Amino acid sequence: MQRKINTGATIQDIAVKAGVSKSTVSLVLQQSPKIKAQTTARVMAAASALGYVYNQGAANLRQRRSNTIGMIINDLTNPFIVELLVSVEHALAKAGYTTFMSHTAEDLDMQARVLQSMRQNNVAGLIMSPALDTPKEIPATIRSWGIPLVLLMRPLGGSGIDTVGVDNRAGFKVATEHLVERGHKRVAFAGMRPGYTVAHDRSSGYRAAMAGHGLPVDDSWMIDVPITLAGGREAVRRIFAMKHRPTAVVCYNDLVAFGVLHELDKMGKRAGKHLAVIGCDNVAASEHTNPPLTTLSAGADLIGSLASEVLLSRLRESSMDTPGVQHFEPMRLIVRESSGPPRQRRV
Amino acid sequence: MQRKINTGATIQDIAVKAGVSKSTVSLVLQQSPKIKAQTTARVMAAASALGYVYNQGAANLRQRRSNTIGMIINDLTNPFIVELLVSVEHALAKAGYTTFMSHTAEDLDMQARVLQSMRQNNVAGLIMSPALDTPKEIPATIRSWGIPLVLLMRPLGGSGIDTVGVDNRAGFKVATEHLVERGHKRVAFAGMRPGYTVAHDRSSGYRAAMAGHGLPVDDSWMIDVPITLAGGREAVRRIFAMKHRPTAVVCYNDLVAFGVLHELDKMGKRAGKHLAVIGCDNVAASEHTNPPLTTLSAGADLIGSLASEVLLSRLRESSMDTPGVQHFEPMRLIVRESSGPPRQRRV
DNA sequence: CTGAAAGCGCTTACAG
DNA sequence: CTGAAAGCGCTTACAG
Repeated sequence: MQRKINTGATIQDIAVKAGVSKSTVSLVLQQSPKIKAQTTARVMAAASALGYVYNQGAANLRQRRSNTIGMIINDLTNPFIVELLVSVEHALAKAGYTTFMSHTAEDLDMQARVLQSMRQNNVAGLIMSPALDTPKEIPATIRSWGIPLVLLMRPLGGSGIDTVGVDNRAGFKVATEHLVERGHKRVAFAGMRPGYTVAHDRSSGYRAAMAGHGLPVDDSWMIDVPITLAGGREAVRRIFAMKHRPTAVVCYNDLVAFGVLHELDKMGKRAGKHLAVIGCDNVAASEHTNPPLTTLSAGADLIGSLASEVLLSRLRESSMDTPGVQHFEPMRLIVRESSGPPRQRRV
Repeated sequence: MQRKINTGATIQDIAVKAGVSKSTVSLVLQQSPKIKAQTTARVMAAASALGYVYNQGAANLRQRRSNTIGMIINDLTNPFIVELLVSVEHALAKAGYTTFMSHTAEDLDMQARVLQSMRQNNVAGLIMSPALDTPKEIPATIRSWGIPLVLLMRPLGGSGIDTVGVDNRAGFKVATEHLVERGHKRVAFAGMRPGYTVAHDRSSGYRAAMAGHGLPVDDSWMIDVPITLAGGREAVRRIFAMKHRPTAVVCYNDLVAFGVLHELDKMGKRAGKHLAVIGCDNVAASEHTNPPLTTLSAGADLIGSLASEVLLSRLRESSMDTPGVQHFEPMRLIVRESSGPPRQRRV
């Protein structure tokens, strides 16, 4: 932070060059209709002759507003989150906002620092996919700062906070039912994360589907592994260590499912044949795995633009008193090769 | 941009509450040793009682400097670039900078808009992985704005511009030699992008290795497909349509290699057995493909922190006259299963 | 239709 | 060790 920036021309310089006041220059820059066309032309000419560049920071200070939005992200190693980021950044840019992006890597201290920094840098609003174990009070605290906040993917306690995510329970119910309809009776769930809302919703959708078809769920089928590729691999090892083992597995997300596919392959087995596999998120790569992955999708593009829209309309309001919107987009099942029927008389 | 922000306390409020001047408050906030400990304590107490939050934007305006750095990214669908982003953001945050991130999706108009916006928002510096076909003058233009720039991964003409990337030619030479040493004599190259520096360097490393072992390169082996998963799949179809076909393929990057793996699988064939495959970038997923991918790695973490370091030291300088640094990190080959020897007497 | 003046929230010489 | 004053580059009532 040593070097001086912005040693260029200011509206004052334009003013003298064009022979007007800086008020006039400012109005021209704002495309005010109050200014005579001829004056406008003269000012614009002076501006471009001087290589003028608008100082957004100065304008923000004076106007007491901001054109930047903070996006706080818990895990960029998850391609789905990256797709979300791309979508949000795109939608906000279209609305004239610049996006500050910060990555917390699920670290609460980091998240606290990042929030602090965003606040000091005057973000107009915040879209946040919170780190695990984020205290429930955080959203309210952020609101108390006067900064509109949209929670992404992970609801956090209070229904008063704008939240955009997916309908996990319904989605996982559909996914599980798909397997049951294909003839699977022993279906496992890989990648629990006990105590977390999303994990709870996903697993309860799975349980509801099983119960709805009168199928029991053995405790050992709720496979509590990390939500990573490695976790998926571990899940497969556990499944194949069981005596009377499941013929299908619903995975917490595509990342876990990718791990499952990999470990199956390593064992010389194949998803959709030796074990039916379903993921969640429909990340771009899920179409290109071996075999292609059956998965749940709400569309990262859609979720990202919904979240942006909610935030943008919040920014257009003058008060923050309108009730929070809670939008949970339904997911649909994309059926690919990995979710084949159980092998006949072989398991 | 309607709502007012920052309606909170200012240093002026602190000043009256603590019974000092705002100069003193400012000095306290800067932890100046000039201020008596007792005064400091009183000011800090007043600040926290008022819930004061520092306005970085106002400070930046006055100091004519900035604590934000722009990162411009060409393609977030490439996991390697995401790893780079994470690394850069981390390194800059540690140095007290906030990162503006923008995605161009290889679109030149978008890139121009983004550059404009970053400039108006007073970024202190820029790290840019330029979009394809970025005009060679762009880096010089950015420098003329007084904004230090580090080019990432893609050199762009002038050697005067700080650039951090990898040694593509040497890397691809090593990769190709690895295949030759394993007994492959007919090696293809998948994912040309004629006319681009990186593609040229990579393919020329490949050619150098082949020539070095007295092996001819058939024109049809330079397979010009898009640098995507789909491109990789197409490359496999072309290879298997050849009469006397290659037994190995060096891919432009991991993305292309993933497509190759997928198409092989679809054809009931396997990388490392029916076709040896090598990628480049060593993205996290390359360890988890079926089979695991042999690939070139310079380490995204390392590249990202190098680029950040170059920029940070540029920011510490007062002039921009020191010569540009050109750092091309060597890559090492990570040997995994996909690069097995050719099948005996079977091809 | 245009200008003079005040002010956004800070920092920084300069006095004392 | 602390304060009064000027100013960063803008915008915005208010006059005229």
